[in-house]
Amino acid sequence: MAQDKKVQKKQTQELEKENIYRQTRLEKCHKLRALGFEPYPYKFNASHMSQEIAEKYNYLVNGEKTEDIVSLAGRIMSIRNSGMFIDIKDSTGKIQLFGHKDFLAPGMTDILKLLDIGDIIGVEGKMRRTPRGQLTVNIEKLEVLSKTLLPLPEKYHGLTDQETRYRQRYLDLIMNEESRDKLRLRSQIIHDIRQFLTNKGYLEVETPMLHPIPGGATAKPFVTYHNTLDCELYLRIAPELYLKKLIVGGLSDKIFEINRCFRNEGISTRHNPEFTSVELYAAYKDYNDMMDITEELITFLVKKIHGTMQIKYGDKEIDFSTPWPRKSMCHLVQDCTNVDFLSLDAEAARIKAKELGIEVEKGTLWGNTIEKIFSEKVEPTILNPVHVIDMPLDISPLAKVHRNNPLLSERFETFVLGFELANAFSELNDPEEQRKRFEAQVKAGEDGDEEAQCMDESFLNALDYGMPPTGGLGIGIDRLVMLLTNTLSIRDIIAFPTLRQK
RNA sequence: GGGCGCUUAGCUCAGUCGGUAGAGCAUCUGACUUUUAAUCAGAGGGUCACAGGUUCGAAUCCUGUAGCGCCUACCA
Repeated sequence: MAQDKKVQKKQTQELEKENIYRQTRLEKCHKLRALGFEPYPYKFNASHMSQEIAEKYNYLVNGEKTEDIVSLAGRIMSIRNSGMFIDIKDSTGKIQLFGHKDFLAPGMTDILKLLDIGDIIGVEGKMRRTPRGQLTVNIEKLEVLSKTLLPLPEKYHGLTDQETRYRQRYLDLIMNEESRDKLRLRSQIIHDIRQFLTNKGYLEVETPMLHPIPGGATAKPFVTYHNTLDCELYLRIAPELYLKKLIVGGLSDKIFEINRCFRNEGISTRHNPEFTSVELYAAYKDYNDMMDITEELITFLVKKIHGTMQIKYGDKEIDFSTPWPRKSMCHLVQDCTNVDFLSLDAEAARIKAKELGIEVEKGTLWGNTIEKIFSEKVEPTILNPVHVIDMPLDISPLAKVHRNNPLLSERFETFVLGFELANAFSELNDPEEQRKRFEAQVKAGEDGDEEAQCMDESFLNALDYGMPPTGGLGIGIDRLVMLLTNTLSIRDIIAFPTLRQK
């Protein structure tokens, strides 16, 4: 209670403090209305965006004037010389306005006096280039389109406080062009993936976000509750099982879904609780085909965004040139450790791992031990893309057994500079075998593995009706965007990253 | 989850050995009027994240809490 009162008191004080800044602007807002100018009108017809003007009038020489009348809208980013020079910014760039009583229509000077940095305005006037070389609109007509009540961050240093940038992303976007560019590139990349797959005959589908049984990946789910159905539901950790049901149904031999997944796990510069993935499935294909399409898709994006196969990430340079090496996980581990884990059982592998300085709990699956050694010893050495193929069967419950080795699966993960970019396999379509794998998972869960997968009878029932041999592939889009935009924190390429409530 | 760090005006940041809380931008008043981080003169603006403690005295030292960041662990 006392706590609540304190919080309330603090909020009241903040409101009063805020009022000092809002008050002046509110007064200006009211003055505008009193003068007959609505500070929040309905629309504005602009003839140009700022970039179009920059291109169209690029030819003007210093001091040259035109009789061309243009109209445009944007947010005031700076005001100089007591309102004579105003910079406005729209989504394409900045342009300078010249506000002088010699050009302004009658009454418009009143509006000019009531403008603040941050206000969104619409203007009309003639194009010219100033003697100092700045492309400028001589304002004749001026309209406030949205009066700002709070001041923008400082014009020179901008907004740098990371917490504010994430919590109030709109301020970040107003002030930091780099943030705009990254989120635009994200949008572009998703668009390009969609276009690439659609052009290849893949059908985009949507499957549930609310799952009665979490499946398709090894991860801890978010739990929620449906009132009418009176049951728990899980936010999906992966769309995999539903997509395979669509393959069973023959909706299309090639399908994909781009959507959100949710995992109730740690948050870091590489993990957000909700993230976007693309999963695609192609009937009559296997994991070799999935490697081909992974390379094709990623290089298509790299080329589209960068125009070259060599890109910078942090202080490293990555070469995406194909073909990418395809190396067996066990061989990579053996190269690094001189141990042939293929010839060891789970317990022997665990002891060997310990000798290598990697602590693995007793009873750990053979595959988990190998994967752990791989991620500690091999993964950090990977720079350019590598398909790490033939992963252990016991940690791949949805993948087909390797056609040449019963300990391995036809599954690969593509790694780039410590990023797991893709995860794919020849999908298991033998219903009896799938049931055994689920049973093994259930047992692992009973033995304490929190992330073990659940028995999914409805999926098994679908397999009973026959799924064609199918290749499946999943790519984490956020990390892909990070790589392609040279971004070190996942929060910078998600508009509203998950933060603790304040 | 563990370790380290940060939190001072709306924004960006100073603040020395513990001794009256500072600057620039922004705001307000005025001057100036082809500037572009405009300039000049003046004014207002602070629960120094929060809660305790030590001290004659704390933004500063100590403890705890919160948020954020970085590293680390798990995961994609």
